[in-house]
This record gives sequence, C-alpha cells and structure tokens, in this order.
Amino acid sequence: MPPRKPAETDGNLAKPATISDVALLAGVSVGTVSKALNGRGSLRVETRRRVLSAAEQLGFQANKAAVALNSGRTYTVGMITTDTIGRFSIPLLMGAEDALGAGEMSVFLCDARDDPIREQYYLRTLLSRRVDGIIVTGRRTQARPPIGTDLPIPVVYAFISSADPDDCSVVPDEAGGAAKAVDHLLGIGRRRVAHITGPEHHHSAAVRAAAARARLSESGLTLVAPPLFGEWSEAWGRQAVQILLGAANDLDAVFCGSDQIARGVADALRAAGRRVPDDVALVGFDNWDVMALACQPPLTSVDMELEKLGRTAADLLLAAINGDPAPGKHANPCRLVLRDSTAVPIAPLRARD
Amino acid sequence: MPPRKPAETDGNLAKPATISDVALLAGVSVGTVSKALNGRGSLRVETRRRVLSAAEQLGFQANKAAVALNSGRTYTVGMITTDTIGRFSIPLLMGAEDALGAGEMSVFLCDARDDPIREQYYLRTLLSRRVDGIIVTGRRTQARPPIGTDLPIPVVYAFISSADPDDCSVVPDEAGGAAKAVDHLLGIGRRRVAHITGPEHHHSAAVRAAAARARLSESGLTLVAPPLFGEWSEAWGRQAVQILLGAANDLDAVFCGSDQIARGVADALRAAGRRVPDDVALVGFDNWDVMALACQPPLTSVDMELEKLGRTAADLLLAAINGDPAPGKHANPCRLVLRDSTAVPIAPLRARD
DNA sequence: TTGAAAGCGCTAACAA
DNA sequence: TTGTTAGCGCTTTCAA
Repeated sequence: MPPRKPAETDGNLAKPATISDVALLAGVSVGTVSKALNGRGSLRVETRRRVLSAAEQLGFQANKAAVALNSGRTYTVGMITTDTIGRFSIPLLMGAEDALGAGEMSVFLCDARDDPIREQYYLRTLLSRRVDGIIVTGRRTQARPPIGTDLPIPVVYAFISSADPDDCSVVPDEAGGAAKAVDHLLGIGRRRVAHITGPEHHHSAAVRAAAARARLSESGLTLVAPPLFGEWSEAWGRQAVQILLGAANDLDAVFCGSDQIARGVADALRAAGRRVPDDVALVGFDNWDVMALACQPPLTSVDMELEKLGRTAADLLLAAINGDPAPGKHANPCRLVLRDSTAVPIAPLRARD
Repeated sequence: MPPRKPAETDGNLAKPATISDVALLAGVSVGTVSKALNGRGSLRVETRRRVLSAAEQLGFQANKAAVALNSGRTYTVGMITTDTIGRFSIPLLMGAEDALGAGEMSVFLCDARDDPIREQYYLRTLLSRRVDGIIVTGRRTQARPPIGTDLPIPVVYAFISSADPDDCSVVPDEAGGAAKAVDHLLGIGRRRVAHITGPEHHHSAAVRAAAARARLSESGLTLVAPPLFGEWSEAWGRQAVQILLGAANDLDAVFCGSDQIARGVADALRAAGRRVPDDVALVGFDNWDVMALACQPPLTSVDMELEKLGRTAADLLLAAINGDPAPGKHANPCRLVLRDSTAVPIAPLRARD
C-alpha cells in the first residue's frame, strides 16, 4: 500500500491542515506555530517567517471549533426572526450581518415562522452552539414577550421590541416619521389632510395615525376626516379614496400608512380626476422602492432606515458582548424621502428641511 | 464571603453547565453521562434517569464546539448569496434553511453583495469554521465561475448555476416555464401572442424569449412581433405597449418576462381601451404576489417554486455531505398559476391541464 | 527564543 | 454496568 497520503484522487475528502501539520513542515513545535500565527510571545524573525510560509503552503486555517473550545468565545451570533423573513426583515438582517461581519462574527440564520415552538427550538440550538449573542427581529414593531429569561448571553431586539423594558430593543421612531410626513405636507401649504392606513389593531397603524393627529393638532388643525383603517393593500387604498371623496371632497393631501396603500390611493385619485400632487399631495410610509418608484407619480415616503437599524442593533449587541450593555428601548429616527407626489410645481411656501 | 456560587447577581455571566457538572451532580463519571445523554452503551435504567434529571436540572446543553472537535462534523452549513439578498434569494434561503433545520444543521448567512472579495472572504471564513457544506445562490440564473476548486467540502449552487458542469447546480426550468405560459395562451384560443421582457443580455430574458418562440413555432405560429427587450420595470411594460399597439394592433395575448412588466402592460392596455383578458390575455413570470395580486386584473404567472428549489438544493447538499453527491445541473419544473388575466369568460377552447 | 504539557468539553475505546 | 483515559486542534503557562 502507498506509504503516506491516503486516496490522493478524491481531493474532496482531503482533511484540512492542522497546526501540527504546519509545525511538522516548519520544523518547530505547535506552541511556536500558535505564537507565530497569532503574533504572541517573542520569536526569531526567521522562525516566524518559516512558520508563516509553511502555513501558507498548506493553506492552513485554524479550526474555529478548537479556538472556541478554549477561549469560550465562538465569534458567532444568532439571528432569530420570530415571523417569516420578509420585506422588512431583509434590510434588518443585511445591516446586522454587515456590522457583525466587520467584527469578524458569523451569523446563524433562524427563521421561526411565527411558531413559538420553532422559536424555542432555535434558542436552544443557539445556546448549545454557544453563540456570543442573539438578535431577535420580527415583522411588526409591536412589543413581544422576552424570548427567554436569565439567558447566559446578551440579546438585542431589532424592529420588534421586548415587553421587558430592561431588555435592549432598537426600534424605528414611527411616530417621529409620521410627524415628519405631516410637517412636510403642512410645509408645502396643505391644510386638509386625510389619513388612510392598515388595520386599527396593528401597532404601526395605530401609532402612525395617532402621531399624525397629534402633529396636526399642534398646528391647530385636525384630519379632514377620521383616519380610515383597513388593510395594507393597494385595493384598500383605492377603496378608501371612494369613501374619502364622499366624506371630505375638498381634501388637499393624503398621508398613507404604507406605500402600497398610497399607490392604490394614487391610482384611484387619478381615476377620479384629481391630479397628484397638484390637487392632492401624497405621502407613503416604508419607502419600499418597488412601490414608491413605480407609483405614478413617484411617491414621497417615510423611510424607517431598517438597514441602519439592523446595524445599530448589531453594534449594541457587540458592545453588550464586550461587557458594555445598553438596556432599554432605543428609537431610531425615520427619514422622509421626497419625490414627485409632494413636489409643488410653483412653491407657495417652501418647507425648511 | 459566600461559599459556593460566584456573583449570583449577574445571572448573565453564568457559565453554561458542562458534562462534568452533570456528572458531579448525578454522582457518576463523565463517560457515563455521555452515554446516558446519547443513548450509547448500556446503562442501568436508574442511572440513566439520574443523569437525565441532573442534566435537566442544570439546563445542560452539550457544547457543540467540543462535539465538533472530535467528530469532525459541525452540523453547520454556509449559505453564500453572491449578490445582495433580495426578493429571489429569500424563498431560496427559507427553503434551504427549512430543509437543513430539519436535518439539525444550522446555517451561516453570508451576503457577498456582488463583491468577489467578500465572496472569497466568506469562503475562507466558512472553511475555517469547518462547515459541512456550502450552498451558493445568486439573483440571476446565469452560470457563474465555481466559487472555489478542490474544496474539502461539497458545494451546491441554487438558482444560479456553476459554469463547471461537474458541480451540482439546482436551477429553475425557465424554458419549460415559458413553454407552459405559451401553451396556456394557445389553450385558451389565443393565436396572436406578443412577448415583452427584460434586457436582451439578461440570461433569463434570453432563455424565456427563445423558449416562447420555440413553443409557438412548434404549433406553426410566430410571435406577433419580435420580442421587445427592455428592462424589468413597470414603466418599460407601459412603454412597450405603445410600441406594440403600433406594430401589431391585432394582438390577443402578451406573455411578459416578469410580473412587474406585466403589471405595466396591464395598466397601459387598460388605458388604451383594451380589456384584459377579454381582448388581450396576459401572463407574467415570477408569481410575485405583490405584483400578481395587485395587478388589475390579478395576473396569471409562472412560478419558479424557489422555496422548493432551495429545499432541493439543501437535500442534495445533505446527500453529498453523507457521501452521495449528485453532480450536474438539476432543472426544477416551473408551475403556472392561473388568475383572471387569462380567465376566459366564455371558454371557446378549454385548455386540457 | 523555543519546547513541553496542561486543559478547553466532549466522545469512544478499553478496563475494571 | 460503570469508570478511566486518550485525543480532537488549539492556546497558554511554565521550563528549558
């Protein structure tokens, strides 16, 4: 039988080189290799060079499991989405993944699909894998029960928030976003503002509607009609316009709870012979490019800056992992993105920002 | 000072219990605990019970790093999306994650963001973490260079495919999908079919257009006008309709390369006074609910079954990890989803399927 | 400056 | 049936 290397043909089973392989090739001990590779201790330059070149030659990559075993750190975090990953979760995940990757952390993706059983299963799995921390996200901003108590590692909630005020949650400032939308409409001279949004029991719908009302009332105004609660769809947007035109025919602006609704509203207004923005200015929420850009005209919209939010969550998690936790609810500002649906051809009263 | 437990207050630094903790509590050796927990060897029922209860009491979860270290398996796979994670990647990821989770594997999420440098960085990271396998996905179905050569672990390409025919790739049968769309249009009696799609250089656009043509020609027909290549947007769909109505005013069906295009087409046709589906039947591609359902009328569309595709990729990867690789390109059939845009009020010639 | 050896938490072979 | 021990790959004292 051949002496050394087993089954040279099936390159696919070649075991990765270990630190002893490197030591052997460099003619030193494993301890020395470890020092050379990690820049610890003091070695002769020549020795270090020899080790590095041996490692290079073997394509050596330290086995992270071994490292984890005696450092106690895995440089790994878990990301649990409580409900199905969707449009809102993606930017969150991306932002977090990006920030964590920069910190040399790898991310375990866990999709709990609205199933508490799965959620707990993933939690156990992550703990068993000794992740250094966990980010919990969800598709709604509403507070949820903590995912666990007395966990041995830090947890940060992103977008969604924990019902325990001592937990660290990073959420969009939806009320602030709604206020910005209203401010903008007022800034371009609109006074008869309507609000169309999603289901009344939906946290985001309620918060945004309340904030819009509050902001108007600060200016001594009211909504031109009570908020129209319905669903998060274009169809509802269209339908709501019919209701609205009956109730408040003289409206000059509509602030919508979502871009989808706003798009339906735009279509229905056009069909009814109202020009956007000339007769009616229109603001959406989410700044979902697919909707906002395809809308005719393109839609001014509130952006929750989800990617940045994910990044913030990740940064807070990293800080907590390093012993510097930031408990409490952190609100991230929203940003208003201006487009044609609120562009005033001849500006009667320019907004300041 | 208190005798036993250190710093009871900061529950957050409590180190997870180890197997020796369990052994101590149960009054047995670590070997016995291992056997009891893994159902190996033969133990007295009473002993096993005692160990299990001790483990339970301590909330013991085996440290996966240690397990990985001596089994050589991490029960972990990497998922690299070569381009930014988006609408197409999600269902793929979800399907794969689901199938892998069922196999007790955890998934590392890696978003390479169209950057080859990041891609190679992630590859090295994953190898260093000794993942058992890797799934590579992308937003385009076009073949791409292999992510690495002579890798020590199996790789499966999903949606995107590897340029190396010996690699394992799972792709949607886009040509088959396009054929189904055309068949359906012919089945409901349409004969003057047009095709509007994305950029000519885009692999999917080219494949779908070619397949549509081929299928028509099998029936002795041709497209009512040369395929209109443009971009993947509603605006292009609208614009293309203007061109089309000039060139082939008597068309009775449009097959579109995407749902977004199709939606633009629907809007423009309506604006031009053509009824859908009565005058012109309409089929999209992607079955993207947001577009297909919001379209007026709701859109018949080709579904690439991305989630199933992700699942298949994961299954093939698991098989490969277990020593049973399935090299080559595997085409997954598409499914035609029927909606109102091809509903024939009075069926003149019912399709068979 | 380098090597030897202990130990991280667990499994498996072997002994008792 | 149970315990002891070697070792997985690496880091880190401590000696040499």
